[in-house]
Amino acid sequence: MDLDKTYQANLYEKDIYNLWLKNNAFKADPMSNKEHYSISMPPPNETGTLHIGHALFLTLQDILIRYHKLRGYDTLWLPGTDHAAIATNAVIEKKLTEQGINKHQIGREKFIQITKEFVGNSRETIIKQTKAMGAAADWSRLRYTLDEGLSRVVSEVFVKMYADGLIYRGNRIVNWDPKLETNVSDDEVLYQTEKTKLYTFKFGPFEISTTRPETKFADKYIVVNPKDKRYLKYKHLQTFEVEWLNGKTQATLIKDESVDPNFGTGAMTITPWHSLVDFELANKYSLDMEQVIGLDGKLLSVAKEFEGMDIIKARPKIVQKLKDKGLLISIQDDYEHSLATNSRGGGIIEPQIRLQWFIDVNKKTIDWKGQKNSFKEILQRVIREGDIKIIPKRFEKIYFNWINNLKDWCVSRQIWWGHQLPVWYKEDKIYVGLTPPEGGDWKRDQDTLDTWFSSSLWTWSTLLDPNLTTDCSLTLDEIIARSIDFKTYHPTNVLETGFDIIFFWVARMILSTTYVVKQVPFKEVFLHGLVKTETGKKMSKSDPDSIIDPLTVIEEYGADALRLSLIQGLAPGQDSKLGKTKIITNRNFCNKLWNISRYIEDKLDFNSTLRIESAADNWIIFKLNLAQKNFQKAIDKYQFSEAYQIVYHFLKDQFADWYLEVSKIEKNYSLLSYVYKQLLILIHPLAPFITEVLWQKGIKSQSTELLINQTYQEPIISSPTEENNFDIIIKLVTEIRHIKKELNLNKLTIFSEAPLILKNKETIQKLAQIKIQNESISENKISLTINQVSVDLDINDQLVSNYLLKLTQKLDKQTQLVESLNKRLQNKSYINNAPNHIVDETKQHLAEEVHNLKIIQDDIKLFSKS
RNA sequence: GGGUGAUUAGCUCAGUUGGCUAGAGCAUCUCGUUUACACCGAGAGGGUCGGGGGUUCGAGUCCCUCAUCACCCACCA
Repeated sequence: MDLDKTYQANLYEKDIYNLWLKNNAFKADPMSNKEHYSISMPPPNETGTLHIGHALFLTLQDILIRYHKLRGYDTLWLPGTDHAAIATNAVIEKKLTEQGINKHQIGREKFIQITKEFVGNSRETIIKQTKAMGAAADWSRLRYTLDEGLSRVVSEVFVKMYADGLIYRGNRIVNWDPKLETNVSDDEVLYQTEKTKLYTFKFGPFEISTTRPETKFADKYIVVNPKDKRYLKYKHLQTFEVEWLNGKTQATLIKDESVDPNFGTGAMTITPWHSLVDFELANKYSLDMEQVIGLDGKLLSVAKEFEGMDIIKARPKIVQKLKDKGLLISIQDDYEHSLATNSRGGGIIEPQIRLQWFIDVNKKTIDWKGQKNSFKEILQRVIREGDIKIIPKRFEKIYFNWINNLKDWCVSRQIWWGHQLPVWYKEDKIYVGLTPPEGGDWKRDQDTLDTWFSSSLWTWSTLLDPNLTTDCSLTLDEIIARSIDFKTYHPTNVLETGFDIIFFWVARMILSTTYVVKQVPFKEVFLHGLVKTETGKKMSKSDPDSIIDPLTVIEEYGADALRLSLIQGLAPGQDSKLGKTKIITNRNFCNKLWNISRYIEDKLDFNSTLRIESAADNWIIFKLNLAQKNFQKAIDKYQFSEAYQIVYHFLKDQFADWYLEVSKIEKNYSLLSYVYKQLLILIHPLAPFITEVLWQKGIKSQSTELLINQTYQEPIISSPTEENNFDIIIKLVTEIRHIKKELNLNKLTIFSEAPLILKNKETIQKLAQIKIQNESISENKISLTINQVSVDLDINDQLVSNYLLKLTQKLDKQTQLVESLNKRLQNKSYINNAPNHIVDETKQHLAEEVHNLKIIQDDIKLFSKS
């Protein structure tokens, strides 16, 4: 096959991926008799480019898919992209703004057209990049959240929820983003601490503090704690005449426990229209609510001369007015508070009361395992009852905590990009359905759905047959019942994703899926952490140097090196670090495999009968079986890092360092070829490209199959005695190398009559770089015994004293060890309490160490004499 | 305010029912060009497992407590 001296990944990876595609290697087969294994790929935003987070989830899921293929499963890894409503909308609006265009100037239709064009180009990019990672995804089943079929399902579910009374329309306070002109869910709000001014004003007989004077125009309720002694003289609902921003006004006192008497003066005024807490308080006492700030972030007519002014600009002027009126008491400068922002590229959140659509999470009307439950209850039950297992387990606690605080989910958004609500209005009538009722002028709701509403259907809506979902004569239940992929692959086996979207996505998928299809969406959830820089910093767009671009790494070092680096040291749910040194180490690992192949290439032999002859043969077969077994155990438990370590040590420490070296003496090429072949299969899930390259170049000539389509074979049995013999040889050779190094010897002769040594004479001579004779030739000798096999090392006079010193040091250590073991065995509580096998092990261990001690003592005696 | 995680060799981390003298990789030091590999091989040094206390025959592992760092949730007049 004639390989280059080093592995150049970029010369091969594209061709290998195309080879897999050409052979339909990723394609799932629901008709297969094999067991089925499926994963839904978390759909990346189609506007994005591949970042290191994608690279991580692609690697982990690809390992699981390829591993299960090797285990003999029919696998489905279903890929897709997400329309990412708000995020995409924000990107387009930003682009328009750069061109000096406001979206209202071009209108909804044109806006959507522009978005579609942009998204169309962008989608190709992310798919191409996904392929560069080696993803064994079934591209024939590629889905997109705005596909016709998926969109229909989204509407169907909305209609169904409405019919079941689980979706309602109501006036509630929502998180309004004036920049993107939409409301967003609680989970999308990001709080950032900032320092601001805290103003204290006189309000009738009270002093009240605020960070937002601009919201205060309509304030006419003062709230205090009923236990607050300062205000005992006033009664609940007592009214006061108050001089305020717009002159004299009537204010009412409310006494409520929710006020903290220790904060400031213990008195505050409320602004129900623009604060969640105030809104709830106002609801409790049926208080008036008045809007002060418009949806555009500008003051309304209640602000009189400030009407139309931007709130931030108006603030100092309003403070000045209050000061002029003699109402300003103090200003505290560095008051710390949290500022709510829209995490999806939007602006500063302004709470507003709006008529919106909500999903009721508390209504107990949903059938689940024969009981009527609320969404909240089902979300809790599936975890508690073990239908879904979250790995690592500690996230279950976080999940439950989130559910306990869950409020009704606001699903309507005012952006244009997304699934429009299937809601129609005519005069004061509302109709919810896929198409408007016959007759009359029904107008469709202009709002779109929260992007997570469609994502929450992902595991099953993507498995519905597109030919059925676009057939209007079928009901949703009929489509579900007739879709073969759905029957075969749902529930999916595992959801692998980042812990940061456990609420957005994981919980909501459980919510929608249990409700519509009466199944859990997945049986297990594996959560990974964040990939951070080498120094443990978050990679962020604002600091371009901190970002590791997976595509650059792939180009320079190969996708395999990147994949290995991402799983090395990875622990479930834990952040991991990635840097250049790690990537280079793993590139070197690939190169090691490459060079093993270079050595083996002209020795490959799959025609001769497989024979296990030497001690080394038995040993390598034993180690191979062990590595395979432990590798499978590790992957089954999602211990990716552990799995890599097993492969790493088998390849380097066992196969390359020992077996390959031995094979230069004892030529058993059929077994060498067998082990090499199994080695490629073993490594393949972790490093698919290089292993397939080598398979194609080396092993393909003997078979027509692709490596990706192999399955694990039954292990070959090896002899434990022979395997143990090679362990003795390893220990012996290592010890001789050590002594040679310690004594600075270039040449060394040893003599031994042990059959094991004589039988493996050539091998040991080569490995330890020594000469072996079977007759004693010298007076000065170091005796070495490993598991009852003894050899004598011939050394000259000058080295004796040198070695004696080393021996004395060794004696100290050995004596201590024997003493501590003795002490333990003399401890009666230990003998009585410890399990028998532990005590027996200790006894055996002691016997060995005593024997070793005696050898050292004998040596010292011998050298001291001479 | 509530919660979670981390703390083991210079660095990055394993150590999964408590049990052999606590392990890797990288880095460091020494030596080395032999049927693939210097993106290599051989050998070595380096740890009172964050501090304190407890349970136990036995603790890196379990419990309590403190400290530092990171993150999440809630509140914020």
